[in-house]
Amino acid sequence: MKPQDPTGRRAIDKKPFVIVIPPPNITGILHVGHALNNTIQDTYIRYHRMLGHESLWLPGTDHAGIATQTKIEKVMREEGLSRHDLGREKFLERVWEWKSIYGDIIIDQLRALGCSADWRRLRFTMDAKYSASVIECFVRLHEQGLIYRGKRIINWSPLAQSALSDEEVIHKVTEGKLYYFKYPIIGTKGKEPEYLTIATTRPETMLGDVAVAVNPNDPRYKHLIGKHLMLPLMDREIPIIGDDYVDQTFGTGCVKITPAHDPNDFEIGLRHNLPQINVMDTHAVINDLGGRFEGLDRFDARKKIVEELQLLGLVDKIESYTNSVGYSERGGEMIEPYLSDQWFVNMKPLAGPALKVVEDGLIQFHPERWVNTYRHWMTNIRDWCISRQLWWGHRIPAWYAEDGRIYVGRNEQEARAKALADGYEGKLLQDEDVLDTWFSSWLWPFATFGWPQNTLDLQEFYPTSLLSTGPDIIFFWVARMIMAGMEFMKGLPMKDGTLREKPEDIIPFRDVYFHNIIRDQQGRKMSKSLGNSPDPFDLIDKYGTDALRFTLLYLAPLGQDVRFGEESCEIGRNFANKLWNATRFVIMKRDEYESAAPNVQFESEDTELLNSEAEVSAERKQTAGVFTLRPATTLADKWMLSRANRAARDVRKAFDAYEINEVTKVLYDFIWKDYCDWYLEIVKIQPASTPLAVEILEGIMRMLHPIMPFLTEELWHALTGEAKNVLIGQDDYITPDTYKIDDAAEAEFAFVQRSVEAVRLLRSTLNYAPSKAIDLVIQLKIAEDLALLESARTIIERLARTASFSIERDGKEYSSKEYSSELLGGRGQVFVKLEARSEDERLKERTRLEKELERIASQLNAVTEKLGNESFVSKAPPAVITKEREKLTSYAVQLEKLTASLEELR
RNA sequence: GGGCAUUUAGCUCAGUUGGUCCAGAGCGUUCGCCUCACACGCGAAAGGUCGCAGGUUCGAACCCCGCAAUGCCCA
Repeated sequence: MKPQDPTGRRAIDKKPFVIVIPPPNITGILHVGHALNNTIQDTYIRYHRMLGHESLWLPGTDHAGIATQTKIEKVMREEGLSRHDLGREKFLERVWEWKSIYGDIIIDQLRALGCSADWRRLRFTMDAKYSASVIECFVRLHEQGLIYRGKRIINWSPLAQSALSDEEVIHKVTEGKLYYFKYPIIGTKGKEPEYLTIATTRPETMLGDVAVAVNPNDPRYKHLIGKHLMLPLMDREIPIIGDDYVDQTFGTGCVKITPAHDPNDFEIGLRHNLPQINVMDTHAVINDLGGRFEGLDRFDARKKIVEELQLLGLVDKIESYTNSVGYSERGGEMIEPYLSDQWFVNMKPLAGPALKVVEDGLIQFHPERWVNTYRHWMTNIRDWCISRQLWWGHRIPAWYAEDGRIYVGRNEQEARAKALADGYEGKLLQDEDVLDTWFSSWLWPFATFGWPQNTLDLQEFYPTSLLSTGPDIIFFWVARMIMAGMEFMKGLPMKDGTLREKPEDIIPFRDVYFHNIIRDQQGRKMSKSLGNSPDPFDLIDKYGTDALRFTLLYLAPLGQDVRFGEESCEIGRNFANKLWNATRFVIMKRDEYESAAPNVQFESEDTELLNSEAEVSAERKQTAGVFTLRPATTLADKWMLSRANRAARDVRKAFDAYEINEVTKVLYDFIWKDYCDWYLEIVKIQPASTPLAVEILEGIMRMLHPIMPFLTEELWHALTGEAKNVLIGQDDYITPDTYKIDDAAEAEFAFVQRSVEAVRLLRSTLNYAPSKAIDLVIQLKIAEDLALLESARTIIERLARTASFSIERDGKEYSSKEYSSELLGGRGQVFVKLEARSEDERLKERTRLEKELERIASQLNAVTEKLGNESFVSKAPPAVITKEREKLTSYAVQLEKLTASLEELR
């Protein structure tokens, strides 16, 4: 758990492997998505630890301003209290109190999941030290002119009573209505129209209308520019203005202008120097500027206004209309575009370097396609509204003079000093607002290490190695962390004294793993309100921690959403069970083997290993943990060693390519199919293979350990008899010996497997019980195959359960009346002697063979045609043509044999 | 409206640079098994014109164009 290598074998120049945890909310409880994310991280940390890399996984939690404050206000409401009843200080005390009781629940849950983070380093975004980092960041950006205060239309959440950033607003297509209102034109005479008809989706904002705009090129209206309208209900004169922004084809081509309630209108208002009339209060209730509608909620006001206009005959028509409406990401209520004073970060200057390091590949996204999304956002980036009208959070370090001047400082003294320097000696009042939670989270990769101090930790562990997160927070968090890293880490001295100048030393992390989103079986996102997320702890109780971990990784292809149901965990559970039983069996076999041959030992000092290859291998094992201790003698052993090393190679490759789902698939298939289904069966037949089986299993435990730490640790101890204080992680991870990967041995053994399978197929179709011994003949075409199967004779005898078994050169005829047969491709044929053949069985066999014949015939046809095609023969590579020729002969042989067998069955 | 994905067996998904992929796995289904590790198991089988329509190529699930459906992101 310490960021040091327990084996003491660490190479000095190796970069440490570092992950900072994406801080979960203190209001949170663990859901399946967290479980996946943290399993990924834990697996990588354990993997690198086993590789001997210095590894640090730094955990922490996020204060989650809005979520937490909302939660506590809700609890208080049940007691009949509002936060204003308590006052700011008391309220914050209450939050801290709550945090100390519930805030770390999720951390405990992560521990239960087996997460081996460095818990002593736990960080919280509201820690005093962390807070200092946030303030420092604000002050510096302000000094650079990148943070400013301004009056803008922002996204107002009436529920949270706060501004939100653009990212916190979700646009949803909403069924609404488009209202057409007639505004009387003042001073019309004769043939001039008496009204101008405007279209709006939000009638309540008309109370704040200050103009009506038309396109200056619109022949219908351009002559009206400069005239005035009488705003109904408010009896206010407003001008008709011309502005290019107006789309002539939308609605009537006339747009009411409400600068205080619409971002576009706001811009137009500025251009035309129009007043901004804000007709709503912070609860989205009409205020005193809304005349007699004061006190009505926005939706009630809408109804009332439409009714009154109808009475006045000023409603032209009302149409159904769907448009995109913004909702609060957290509260779910409709967002109100609202004019207010807020703090903003000018993001454009920060975006440039952050985009470059990703495009240059210094930071790699997995899967890579997220770069597109990232680029699009970065190139269209808008200013970030960072002030929140909350109490829970980092208070904005800005102080106001009575005359409105603003002084920003790290603390009041600093602000005061600036004020004095500015010639102001009066009262200073600190801004009441706090900063967006993400304004602290974006500093996470370095603030956690003590920035702005250039601590030893910061020098040692920055840049971090891997960030694992969901793509849903790519803008909220990932992009901003990169921007902050590029901005604030530049130029700091590193461990060796050189300054961070090269981008690769400044970036916050090197790889970003965007894991998939866990959905329920209907494909819906897991959510608290739907209640469709299974509690990971129920799953752990039911299936086990390791089973859950394995299942999540097994189901989680990179970048692909995954449908998860509780029963999915059976994959992991069954696999764990399989491993458990295999180990039990191997231990049993080993004990048997040892007592039968008490002189044989299983340690590397084993005398039979004193040959040169084994010595090299044993040495290598000490340094790298390879699958080479025991020299293979039989075909099956060679095959097993080859498969094991292949698996090890593929696992390492997949790990390093961040294809963790591939890791689990390779291990699952290797362990279940190769090792359990075949090799353990062979151990039953060839006890001499027992030592190798033990060794392979030991390697399996190590390979699997990062994913299933508990089970492998336990089984590894049972298997090796190591003392409890010796941890499996103290040995190295498996390093494959690629020279043990033996394609020839694998191909040979595959033919043995194929032969056994052919017999099994016949047994199955003949309904011969497994206990029933059969008379078996295998005919082969070439001498090599003869020798091959001869060498595997015992294995075939046992796996096929034979009474008699002969392997022979083909030629001799076996009548279909007496034998059931199956082809071994073009290499030979398997015959199982019949006891008695019923009419029914005869028919069944005939159907099977006819189907086979049909398949072979069509294949033969295809190949013949291909080889008859001149352009194929002239253009395809020779190797492909040779293959096709081989196929042709093989098919021809098979066809002949099948036809012969069928003759007699007809 | 723009962008990114996805569309392969009843379900959930694999399929690396186009040629043993005329396509695999798990679950489910069917058949047979308590074969001395495992019924959370073993053995076997059935099941797919690889969304639709074109094109490139000797050859396409894989490359190109178009279309459709679904999902996500942005406006």
